[in-house]
Amino acid sequence: MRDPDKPQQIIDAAIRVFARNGYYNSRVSDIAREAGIASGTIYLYFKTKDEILVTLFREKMAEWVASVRREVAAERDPLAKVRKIVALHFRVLEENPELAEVLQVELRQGQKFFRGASAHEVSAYFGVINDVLEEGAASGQIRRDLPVKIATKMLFGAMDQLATSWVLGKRAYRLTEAAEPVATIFLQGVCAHGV
Amino acid sequence: MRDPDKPQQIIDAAIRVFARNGYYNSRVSDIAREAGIASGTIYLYFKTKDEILVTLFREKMAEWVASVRREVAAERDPLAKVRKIVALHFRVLEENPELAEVLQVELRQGQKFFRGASAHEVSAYFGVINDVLEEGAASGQIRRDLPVKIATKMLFGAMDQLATSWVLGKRAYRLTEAAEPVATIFLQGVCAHGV
DNA sequence: GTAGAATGAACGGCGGTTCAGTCAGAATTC
DNA sequence: GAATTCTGACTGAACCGCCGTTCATTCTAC
Repeated sequence: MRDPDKPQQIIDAAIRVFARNGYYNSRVSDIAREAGIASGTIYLYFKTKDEILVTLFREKMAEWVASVRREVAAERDPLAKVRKIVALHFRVLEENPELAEVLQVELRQGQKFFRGASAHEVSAYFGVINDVLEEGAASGQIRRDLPVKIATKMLFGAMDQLATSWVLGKRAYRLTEAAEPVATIFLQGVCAHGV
Repeated sequence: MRDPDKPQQIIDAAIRVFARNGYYNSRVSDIAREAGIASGTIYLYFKTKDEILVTLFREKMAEWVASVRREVAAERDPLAKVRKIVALHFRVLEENPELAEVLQVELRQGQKFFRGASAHEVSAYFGVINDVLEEGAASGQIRRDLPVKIATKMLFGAMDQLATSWVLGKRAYRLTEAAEPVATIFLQGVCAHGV
């Protein structure tokens, strides 16, 4: 009887509402209205408002990491893997502008989310990048003395900043067009020989 | 009569309180207690709680940008300028852990701050980086066909992510130790010839 | 007829903001 | 230079609007 994809509907509605108004400026009743249900119904599926945001983030990040893992596995060359990661990172955000808004702008706040709840999913993504770079260092294409942990954070940070600028700039251009230059600059930075 | 550096005391207290509890979990009365004054007094100097955060950010960013401009101007070589920027970025945060907490974690939230209020100060910082890179491209040390805007965001993003990881990781290591590798990887990425 | 899903009005407490009152020190008077 | 008045910075208890959450009631499917 209990609709099994009602939680999903609530999460999808929440993404749209949070993207429009921000988390703290969104009422639970706004999410309910957006989802076409009563506000009380939300509490049949989520214990608190916070839980909606945390669940949303976990779910989306898990999907994301899974698809990155899949695409990376399909590629042989470590350098091509890096290019894949960048391309996919930007593609996911470009294809989901509302999710992008929430991830880049709303989800950065405070203790609650970046620490604790979401730490696991984020570090899984870091792990993927880290592994690819180590693979490249092992094959000699990437400098063997590269500080991989630092380079991982740099690449993530670079992509993240491009994405944030794109969102804050009202998505006035195509994010995916930045993928190639970003990958090239980064690879040139970490590779043993020219790219 | 009216104490001219009371606003400053309030801001400094706010930094400590926000760093401990986060913006939304801090009461105005907490800031007042930290500053050793009554909560009502805050409203003699600031119209709203938001205004405290915005002012705090503006002021600190303006100081930061000014000091980066100064240090960069003292340097001749564009590549040395880049290294200076990275070193200073990390040094400022390392020397002001509470400010770092607020800037990296609390100030990322929502519409209110990154858009609007603070946009001007942030873009001034981007401008400094941008100018240095263009200078390097003009001198030929940096690839002349480098997409400077993108590279600017990449460098900022890379530094920012290193800083965020450092803050979230409870500042368990010395951030400034990352300055040299970060600068080197970036420079290698953007330079015309090896570094 | 009944279980249990859904509703939405009402509750409660939280916290930003206000403002009537206090008081230290400056100005004025004698 | 003491006494008195005045000023306005400061206080903090109280106010009040907001919104997350609850739960008595209604609806629906079987």
